[in-house]
Amino acid sequence: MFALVDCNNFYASCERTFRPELRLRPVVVLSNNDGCIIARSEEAKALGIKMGTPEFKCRDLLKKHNVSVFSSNYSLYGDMSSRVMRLLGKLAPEIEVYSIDEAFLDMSSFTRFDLTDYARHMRKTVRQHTGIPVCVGIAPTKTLAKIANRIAKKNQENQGVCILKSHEEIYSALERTKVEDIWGIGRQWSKQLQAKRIETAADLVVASPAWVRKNLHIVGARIQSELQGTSCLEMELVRPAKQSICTSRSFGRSVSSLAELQQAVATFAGKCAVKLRQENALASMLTVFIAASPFDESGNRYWGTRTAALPYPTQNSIIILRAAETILAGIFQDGMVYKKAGVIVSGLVPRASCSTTLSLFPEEEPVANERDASLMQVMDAINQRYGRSAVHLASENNNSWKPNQANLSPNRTTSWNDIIEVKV
DNA sequence: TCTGGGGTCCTAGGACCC
DNA sequence: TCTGGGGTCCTAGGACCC
Repeated sequence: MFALVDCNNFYASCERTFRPELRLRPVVVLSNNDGCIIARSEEAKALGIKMGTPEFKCRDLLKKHNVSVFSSNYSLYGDMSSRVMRLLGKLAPEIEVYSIDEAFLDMSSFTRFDLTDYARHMRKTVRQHTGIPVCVGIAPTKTLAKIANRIAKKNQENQGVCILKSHEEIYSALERTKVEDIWGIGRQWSKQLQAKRIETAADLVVASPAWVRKNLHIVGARIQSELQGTSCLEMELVRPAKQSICTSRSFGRSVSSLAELQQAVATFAGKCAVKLRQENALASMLTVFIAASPFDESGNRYWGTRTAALPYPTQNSIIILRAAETILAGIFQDGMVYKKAGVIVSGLVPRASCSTTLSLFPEEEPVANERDASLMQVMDAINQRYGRSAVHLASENNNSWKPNQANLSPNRTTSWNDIIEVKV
């Protein structure tokens, strides 16, 4: 048996934890740049505010109902997440942290327990220690556990818990689940399935396996098996090494000059290098992209992207920033209005392996590389202690292109300065 | 005026090898 | 004009997840 524990309205719940007066009040959290609504409390959902709606389109509604609006605060959510996960890790022998707000637990050894009681105990524990409400779904496969969790969330009478064990329980859950609500079935596949009159999970279970294999490929075939009760997806106990790392942002305002884009791209490249070092990986390729607004009606849309090989696999900020600047110069077009840029490092190899391919042109590998590595270490250590970008390369700059964050909450769990309230 | 960010996996097709 | 069988690697594009 697998349990899926999922935090309710996670970002909104994080914000509410430190603002208890907002309990039972409508709360929404916006995406980066204060663009779209990406989390809603139950009360906000009840007002008809849809997931992903641009904030400017429902501003009146938000105001009318006095909804509390927050900019997203990923330091806070990341820290709250690790607290929840640490607790869950103690409540079951094995845990797979699946996303920032959900985890699978291995429940196979709980044969002597009343699963409903135990699930309630987990909910209570997490709530008590972190303030975050969660729901628990338990079933014989991960896909069914997802369905169980969904039922636990949707129906008040379940009190946040749903166990699917018997054939009857499972079948009735499948009948109540539309194909588009199955984990792994997105919009395109839903359309395809509905065209074949496969409308519920129960329909998919009895659909022709050959048809499923042909049209939904191996991934769809696995989903079908999982719904039938045959587990195909194992617990992943260690997070697999990353294959790519991306840092991208929409700009707070339009940017046209190369100089400003350079600052933004250098900053994103610097963040990628920091993430690389945290991941203990070296990058062998670098991609830079710059984009106009996709909503630009003037026909002036532009999407420039280019990937280049780095001289040798590296996690050195200096080399990565330099390479990013060169790529940017190659895709920059004068006279465009840019709204977004990003940097991706890929072709990652573990730093420890040391079997990195040497450059064909060894003069590109100066002795300075070793020295730079210690420099990076020192920079990371200083920033760890004195706050992000306490020291940074001169080309990194955080000004003109910065995203909007009008309603950012304090970092009450990760920053001393934000805990101490100074009254003037 | 204003529309997120960060990932993975799979397949098909092309290029190459012996 | 006809032209085998068995592979690998890479990339682009499309699907999905949170």
